Amino acid sequence: MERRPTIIDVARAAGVSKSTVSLVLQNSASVRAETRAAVRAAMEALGYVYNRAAANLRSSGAGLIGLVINDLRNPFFTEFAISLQMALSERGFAAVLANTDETPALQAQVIGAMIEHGVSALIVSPAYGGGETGFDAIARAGLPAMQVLRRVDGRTDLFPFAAPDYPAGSRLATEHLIAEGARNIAFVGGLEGRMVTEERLAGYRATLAGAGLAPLVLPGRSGRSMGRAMARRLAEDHPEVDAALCFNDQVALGLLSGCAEIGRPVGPGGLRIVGFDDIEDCAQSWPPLSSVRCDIAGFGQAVAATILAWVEGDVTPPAEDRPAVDLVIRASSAAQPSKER
Amino acid sequence: MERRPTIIDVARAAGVSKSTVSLVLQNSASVRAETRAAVRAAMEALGYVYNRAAANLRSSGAGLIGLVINDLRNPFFTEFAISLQMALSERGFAAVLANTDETPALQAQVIGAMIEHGVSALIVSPAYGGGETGFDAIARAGLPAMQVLRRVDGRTDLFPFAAPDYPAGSRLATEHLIAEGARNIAFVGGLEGRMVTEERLAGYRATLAGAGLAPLVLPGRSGRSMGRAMARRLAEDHPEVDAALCFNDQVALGLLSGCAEIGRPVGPGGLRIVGFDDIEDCAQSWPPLSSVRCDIAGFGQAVAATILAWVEGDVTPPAEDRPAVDLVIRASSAAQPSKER
DNA sequence: CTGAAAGCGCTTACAG
DNA sequence: CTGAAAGCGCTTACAG
Repeated sequence: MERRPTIIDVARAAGVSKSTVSLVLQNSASVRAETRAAVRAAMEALGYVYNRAAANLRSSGAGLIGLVINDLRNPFFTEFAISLQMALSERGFAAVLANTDETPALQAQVIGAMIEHGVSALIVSPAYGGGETGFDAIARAGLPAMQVLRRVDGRTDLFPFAAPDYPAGSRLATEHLIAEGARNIAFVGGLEGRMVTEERLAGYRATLAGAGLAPLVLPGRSGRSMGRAMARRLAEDHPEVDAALCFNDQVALGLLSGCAEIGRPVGPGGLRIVGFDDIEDCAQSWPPLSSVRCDIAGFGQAVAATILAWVEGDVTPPAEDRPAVDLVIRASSAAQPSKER
Repeated sequence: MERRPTIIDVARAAGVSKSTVSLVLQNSASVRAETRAAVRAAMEALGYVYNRAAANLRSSGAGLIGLVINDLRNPFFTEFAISLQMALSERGFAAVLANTDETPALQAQVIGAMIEHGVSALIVSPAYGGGETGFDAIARAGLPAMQVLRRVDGRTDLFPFAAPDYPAGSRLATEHLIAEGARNIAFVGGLEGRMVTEERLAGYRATLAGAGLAPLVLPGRSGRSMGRAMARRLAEDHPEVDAALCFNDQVALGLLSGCAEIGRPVGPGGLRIVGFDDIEDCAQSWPPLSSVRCDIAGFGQAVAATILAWVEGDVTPPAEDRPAVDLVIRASSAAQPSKER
């Protein structure tokens, strides 16, 4: 692990000045092809490695983007982060990624660390909750930053918000269940008071109201185990319920599991179930799970494009962006599945 | 987005020299408490942000660790990456993370980018396949790097290898199935010739041979859809098979799904199924899935400790480290589950 | 087309 | 306990 060669070493080996080496590094047109070749050969021979940090010190713009995610163990967020990271990588940016485990204090800490590391911008899928969240630190540093998937900071002028159109999604799902003949449709999962829950509930409530049906909301921590437990509770306490719109796919997949456990049939003739997000597992469960497709991979790519346009082209994103969603109908809610695209 | 204040601005505001500010930044004991307070106050007032890149230019050691993972959409790898990242974060290091989608060329590219970004070390869960993999570039840069979960580069002196003890895992699982009375045990999934498949197969084959039983290996791309399809194939082509040891949990969960689809019972009296890795979903499926527990979260934390000891303490890891695994028995393979810890 | 010089924001001996 | 100076590896005008 000796000292890495620098442009000075390269310059010496190639017999030019270090400025010339720098220009070659930047593919400047004002270096003779011959000289360029000599410099490149010297770099190869010495095993030269470009030091981006040093370069950025002078020119600014490290090519690092910070990704701060509330729960990376949830496949929905994982898929978002991965597609975003890969899109950034394609454009020559690297992603510094951190999981905050739904903890605002941890979020504030990792945001601070990322700012020190010189990220050019931040994408935050924030943890709920108050106190120090890190957004103030971002504002002080004057960095471009977006909040995605959830809005927790009201300053959308500073921190533009982007997320799939959740209310439209639950509207589509509820309409579908009504059309299939369900009359007692429960909403399962989601913690009340949180933005995403409220939005997903809104479309459900509005649609039921329009159809003259009564809502039944059964909130809770939205994981598989909760969904699984809910199968029994639903059967025992609310036997009249003939359909469940779940807060997310994890709850829905758990509910599916729980129905298998208690021997309750799922789908037409049994309990109709619809999830939300359309993560990959939905297509592989039995029965396959209907879900509101958020195209999270496409969303991640779009966010990458947006943040890069902001960083590189100074194009400020709109304060709020809510891309459309659609409904994928599978056997868990209907006899006639929609065609998969 | 004006120019951020530097230590010079802070020094001016606090009426000291910039060296003093630097010393305060490093919590040096040789600065009077009074002066320290004045400097801190000035930093606060100016909204000073420490520029780690600049500092590292001089002192070297950016506090960045690169994480290069073959398939981050697979929960097993996700969990590994997340627990590693969080452990690093706790120790003041940030993780640059990239998914390589099982593509060696992409892997080589992201490794190159990370080296330029000045990572202090790399953790690589490598993609299989030849050509340029990026390991040569790491060697040229003289960076500490470990290969984890899979070994693809033979130079374990340069790139120490760490992974759960796969052969022991399949041995445990196979012994368990035999003890439960299974006599026709299939191994499902895994692509032949790959290191992990071969190791997981080895324990299976050895144990069967010891018991005088014949192996049946049904390899394939190890996702849920493959497992699901395999349920039908198993029932039609190999009706005598009474147990399946799966390459990983994804295959096993798919197989579970497929058995539900074709109406074949799973567990004692039906097809006994054991997965591998023990991802979180195992406990939530129906029936719950037995699996070889690799404690991937603990493994990620251990790898974090190892790489930091290498980077900070110059402790080179052993060429090969194979932490022990155990078997979690659930209803998919036995009437009497093991106690969950 | 190429070179000499200053500077990016910090740290590190070295004086005092 | 604090300051002046040099240097980390690069880029950026500015000369030539």
